[in-house]
Amino acid sequence: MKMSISSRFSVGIHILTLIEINKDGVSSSEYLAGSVNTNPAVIRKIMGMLKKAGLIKVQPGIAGAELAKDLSDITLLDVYKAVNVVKDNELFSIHENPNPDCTVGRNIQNTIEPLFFSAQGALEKVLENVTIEDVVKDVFEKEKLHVKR
Amino acid sequence: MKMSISSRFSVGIHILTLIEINKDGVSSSEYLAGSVNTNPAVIRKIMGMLKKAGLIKVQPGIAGAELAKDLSDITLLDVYKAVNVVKDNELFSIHENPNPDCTVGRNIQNTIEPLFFSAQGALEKVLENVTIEDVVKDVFEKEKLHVKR
DNA sequence: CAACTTGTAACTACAATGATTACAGGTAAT
DNA sequence: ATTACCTGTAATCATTGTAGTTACAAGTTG
Repeated sequence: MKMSISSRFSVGIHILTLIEINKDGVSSSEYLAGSVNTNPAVIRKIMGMLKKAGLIKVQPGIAGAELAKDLSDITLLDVYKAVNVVKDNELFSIHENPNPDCTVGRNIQNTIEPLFFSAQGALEKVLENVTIEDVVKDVFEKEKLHVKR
Repeated sequence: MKMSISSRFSVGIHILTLIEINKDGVSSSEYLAGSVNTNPAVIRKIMGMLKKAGLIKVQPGIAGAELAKDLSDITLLDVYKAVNVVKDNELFSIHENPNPDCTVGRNIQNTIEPLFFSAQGALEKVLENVTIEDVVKDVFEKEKLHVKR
C-alpha cells in the first residue's frame, strides 16, 4: 500500500562516491557490486544510465569507470535524473479523465498540477544543492568518527 | 522503469474539494466517483483513509460525506499522509546491506539518509502550506475564466 | 588465443496500483 | 418489516516497476 523511489538512486550515488574514493584503483562492476552488495549486472545497468547522462566514462572491454565531470559539478539531482527513477515532472500522478460536466472535475487538474510541480521542485532543489563532493567529504567525516571509537 | 506517487493523493484532494463545493448536496461515493471518473469502491476505500485520518465524517448506511474540519485546517500534507502513498520517512529507498568492509559501504547510508530526509521535508513543507480552502478557491477562479471564454 | 571486461537481453519473484465484483451490515422511508 | 439504498471491505485480476540472476555477444589486453 506504499511506494518508494527506487534504490537505483541511492546506488547511483554510492557508485559515483566509490569511483572517486577508489580513483587510484580500478572500479569494475564487480568491485562496485562488492561494496554495494548486489549483482554486477545490476551495477552495469545503472552504470549505463550514468554513462548515458555523461556522469561517468566507461568503455566496453576495459575494466573500470571514471567520473566524467568534476566532483563538485555532479549534483544529486543529476544522479536522480540519470537513473530514471521518476518520470519527468510526474513525481505525483494525477487521476486521468475527471468528469468535464462537474465544476471540480473540469478544473481540478489545472489547479493541482502547479501545486505538485511546486512540491516536486522544492525536492529537486534540495538535491541540486548537494554534490558528490559533499557526499565524499561526509563519508570521510563519518569514517573519522568511526575510527575514533 | 519509472514510478509515480499513487493517484490516491490527487483523488483524495478531488474528493475533499468536491465535498465542500457540494456541501448543500449529498456526496455519496457514487456521486464522487462520477466526478473523479472511477469506481465507487475505489472512492470508498480512499474515503475510509480520509475518515481514519479525521478529515471527513462518514457513517455506514448513511449516504454522503462531510468535512470533519474547517476547510482552512486541512492541508495537502494531511491528505498526503492520510492516503498512505508513501512510507513514513521513506520516500527514497536506500539499498540495504552495503559492505561494511568498505569505507563507502559502511558510511554511505548515514551520509545519504539526512539528505533524503531533507529533500522529502522540503516537498512536504510545500504541501503543508496549501489547504483545501486554497484549492477550492482556485477551482472557482479557474471556473470563472472557463465561463468567460 | 585466453582471460578478462562491458553491455544487454531474457527470465524470475515480488509488490503496488487501480479497477471490478460481490456482499455483509447499517439506515431510512413506506 | 420489507424494500431500497448506502458504506465498509474482501477477493480477484491485469498491469507495471523493482531487483536479482543467468547467459552471452562483443570489445580489450597480455
